[in-house]
Amino acid sequence: MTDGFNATQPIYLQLLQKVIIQIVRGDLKTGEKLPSVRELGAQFKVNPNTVQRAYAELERLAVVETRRGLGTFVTEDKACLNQLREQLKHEKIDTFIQDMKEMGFNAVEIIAGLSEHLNDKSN
Amino acid sequence: MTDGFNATQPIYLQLLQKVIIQIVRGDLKTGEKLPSVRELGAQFKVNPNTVQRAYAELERLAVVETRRGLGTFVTEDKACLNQLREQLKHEKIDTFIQDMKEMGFNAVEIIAGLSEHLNDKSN
DNA sequence: AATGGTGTACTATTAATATAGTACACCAAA
DNA sequence: TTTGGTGTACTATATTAATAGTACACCATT
Repeated sequence: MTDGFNATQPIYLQLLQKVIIQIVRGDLKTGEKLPSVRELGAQFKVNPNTVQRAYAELERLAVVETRRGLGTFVTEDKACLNQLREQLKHEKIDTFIQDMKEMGFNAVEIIAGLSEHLNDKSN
Repeated sequence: MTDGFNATQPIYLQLLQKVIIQIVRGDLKTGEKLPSVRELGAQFKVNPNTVQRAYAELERLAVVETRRGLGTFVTEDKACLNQLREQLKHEKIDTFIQDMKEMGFNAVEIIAGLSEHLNDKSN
């Protein structure tokens, strides 16, 4: 709609993924405070309600904890975050392989094509 | 909604992808007739209008041709289909690598994790 | 005690998707 | 020529996402 969002998926889900990526990368560390719903809403030119919906979902996933009147914080549970990172990695790889095989590519083609792309880019 | 569809993306787009996969796999061959909008609608328990929207988009992509009163057919242009297959492969690989790196995984981790998953499954 | 920033809840409106239903144009085959 | 299957177009309705606006509860700081 406004900025860097895919029109075919709810914004709150894309917002949720952006935050999760930041956590998995380590850009948002354990216990660190997230931007307020109003602040993040302003940053992405999106309604605060939409941000809140993403935050609520993040809390449901136990990735963040909210303290009324204080803000929303990344969970202190490092094991949970490590598990999240591993889980996301496996899911991503799994769906990738599944999709590729569904399109008729075999393991050799996948590895070959992947090596090409990895060589093209910077590590 | 009904059967095997993701609720976070329009059905007509998911339908479009299903057809494209069938074409790329070779299950739907050059010049072959697609199911009618009514037939496919019944098969997926979806409104014919939704199917038609997917078919219209497929025609815009030049992968199918529609002949009024006859039906919708896979394009005769084999070069176009080969190009489509290659394009989809590269796009899929590219977004996969991009996503993985965005989450903080490097080339080594990607290859390693991928090899594990490929060994788990049947080739 | 007062203030300001925070999460949260609620109503109302708009836009897009999916659906239902109907109708028409086109073409091959009987 | 008629029939049946096809794509296509149109109206109308229900649902969901996003937005706008308002209000309240909570808590650290002053």
